[in-house]
Amino acid sequence: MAVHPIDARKERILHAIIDDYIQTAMPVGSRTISRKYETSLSSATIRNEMSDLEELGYLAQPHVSAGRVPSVKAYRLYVDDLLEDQPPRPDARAREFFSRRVRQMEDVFTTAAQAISEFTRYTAVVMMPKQTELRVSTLQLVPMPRGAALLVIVTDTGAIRDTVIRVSENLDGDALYAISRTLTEHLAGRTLQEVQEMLGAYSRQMGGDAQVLQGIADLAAQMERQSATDTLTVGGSHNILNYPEYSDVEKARAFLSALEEKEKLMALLAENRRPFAVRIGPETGLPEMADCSVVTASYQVGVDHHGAVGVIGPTRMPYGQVLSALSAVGQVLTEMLGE
Amino acid sequence: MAVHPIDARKERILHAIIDDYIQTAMPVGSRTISRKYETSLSSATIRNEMSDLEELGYLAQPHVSAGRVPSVKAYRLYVDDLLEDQPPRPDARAREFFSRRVRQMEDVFTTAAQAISEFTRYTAVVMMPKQTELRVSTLQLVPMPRGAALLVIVTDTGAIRDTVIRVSENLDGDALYAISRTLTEHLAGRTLQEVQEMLGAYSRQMGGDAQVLQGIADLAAQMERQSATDTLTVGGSHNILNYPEYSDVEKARAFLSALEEKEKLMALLAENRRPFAVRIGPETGLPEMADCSVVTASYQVGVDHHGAVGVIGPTRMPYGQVLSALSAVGQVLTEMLGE
DNA sequence: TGTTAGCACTCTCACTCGTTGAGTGCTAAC
DNA sequence: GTTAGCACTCAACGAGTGAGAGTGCTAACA
Repeated sequence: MAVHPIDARKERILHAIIDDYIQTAMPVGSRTISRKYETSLSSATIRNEMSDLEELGYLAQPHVSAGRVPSVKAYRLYVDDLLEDQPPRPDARAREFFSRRVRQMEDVFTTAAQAISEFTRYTAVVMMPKQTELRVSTLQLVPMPRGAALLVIVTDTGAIRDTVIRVSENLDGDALYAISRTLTEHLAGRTLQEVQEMLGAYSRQMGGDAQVLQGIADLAAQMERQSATDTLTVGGSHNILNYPEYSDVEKARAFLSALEEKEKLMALLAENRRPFAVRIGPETGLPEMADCSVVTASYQVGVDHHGAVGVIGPTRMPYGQVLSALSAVGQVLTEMLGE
Repeated sequence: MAVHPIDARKERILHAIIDDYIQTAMPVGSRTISRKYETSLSSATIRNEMSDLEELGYLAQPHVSAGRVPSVKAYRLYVDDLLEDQPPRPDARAREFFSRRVRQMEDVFTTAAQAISEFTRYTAVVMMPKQTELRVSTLQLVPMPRGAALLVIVTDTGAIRDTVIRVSENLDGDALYAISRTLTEHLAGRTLQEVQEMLGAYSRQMGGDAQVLQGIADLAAQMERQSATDTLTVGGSHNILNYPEYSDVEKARAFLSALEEKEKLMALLAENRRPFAVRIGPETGLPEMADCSVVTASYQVGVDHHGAVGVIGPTRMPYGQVLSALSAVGQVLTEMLGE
């Protein structure tokens, strides 16, 4: 019997199996379904359907006398269903979470990672998109005690970076401001790249002393390095210990080590511009993540930049909840970074 | 036979047992000692000595036919020996570690935590001492695109904090600087506390607009909160998974949860002003840490402030190495924060 | 034709029970 | 004081066993 189509009842049963497995992490038996979900059908009937579903590749048996476990294909179906009617509801809780403590650009991302990992109880990742062609908007020296000054660079996108440099002790606030003005005049509108080049060439003309100029060059270089690559923040990494899939320490360690390899993770988050993406087990492409799922949502920054927030956890995962948590946090991020 | 004194040979043997146990995490048998450490003595002799040491409370047997395991008392002896001749050698590696990436105050501490956890392969904690009576040194508004400004507060100790606030769009750099000057004039030398109070009272006189003043008040309040309490940075928390003591996931999770309770940890680090301290198992006073040791070193900040760096791991720990790593990082911290 | 009851079968899990090996304590001899 | 030898103990390992969960298949029923 060539059972190609999967009818409504099969789908209901499959759904029930997945739901139960997500809850319990144990292979699901026909009896369980007949009792808890499809009370009008006997276990024998369910068995027949399960057998079909297995043949179709939606279920697998760890061993012959165990219940069934959903396959990647089953999760795929389940998730695709879910993605169709994903309500983009903004969440007050997410917004409230941020209101507490966000000081600087970087804080936004760590806070986001914390929020997601707290809401979902999984490991959260937040990607901050790279920004090319950052242009200097303002450059200012703020006096500090004992012959130091804080050099602040603000870019047109509102990114801020600062560093402490040494300056001659007899420069007071006004003098530093005068220097700041000159510097801003010369350098505003330039890319970080250009700033570095110019500092080599014209250093004398601008009247700054060598230490200041060196400080600017260093900071510009650093900013460029940091902004030219995507950066990744991970939160709640040891949440996995909560899940029986990782009750083996070796596995947990492997997982945690994999998290350290930010480049690979980044690739996972970056390759996606759709609002939501779910990569299940082998679909991640990373052997270390073979029994994990990676759920990501992208958020917008400005007009054409996309970042991503995501959750990494066992394939058995309440995808619906995770998706809405990600969506909520993503929206807050877009709002916060939009300004 | 009242065997009260512990002679040189007993001490050598005890040392050997501890060393071996630190390496292997397995109960040490008499044969092992006789072969690897005291080759001139037979296992039977060692057995006799071990039996004495057990009676003296230095050794314990998990069960009758297992080898011996050092007791807390043994570690205590071992560590006290170690502490006597601790060479305070500064370590080039530690300094080099910092040279890479330290931008701001906070970075110093996370870097320190990373350095320690990388050197020792244990969980590292770094305490940053609270600073009371911070006084404002400079207060400056740096123009940003689109009606925003970066408010920077610098204190007399060189702590820097900033926040983005909204300002009227028609204030240019010079106008902002003028405001900054006035503000600095009024507020320099005041404590953060006073700044908050003054902003309530005199707000009109200073000619700033309400948003600016509110921003300052908020930031001052935040700075005060942050600096008035000790803060703790934890690094390498999942290093414990490397040790067989924590091959049980439940234990590992308990440990990681305990790390979240920063107040309790802080108490451990704070109560010590001596250059080094080792608290072994129950000595920590925390039931969650009953089979951990906490090794701490204090470092100096300025004239009279003390911070602490520390390592938390299983009682079986290469104390010597840990102490010198801590000492090295502590010294670098003192240097860096001394400026 | 779809559903169900019944039954034989399979496989894991938990438990028991020898066996093995590491390690001790004690005694007697050197 | 040191050592060899021996009896003893106990955890760890493996094999064997029974219970329980779950399946597939067949036959009967609506």
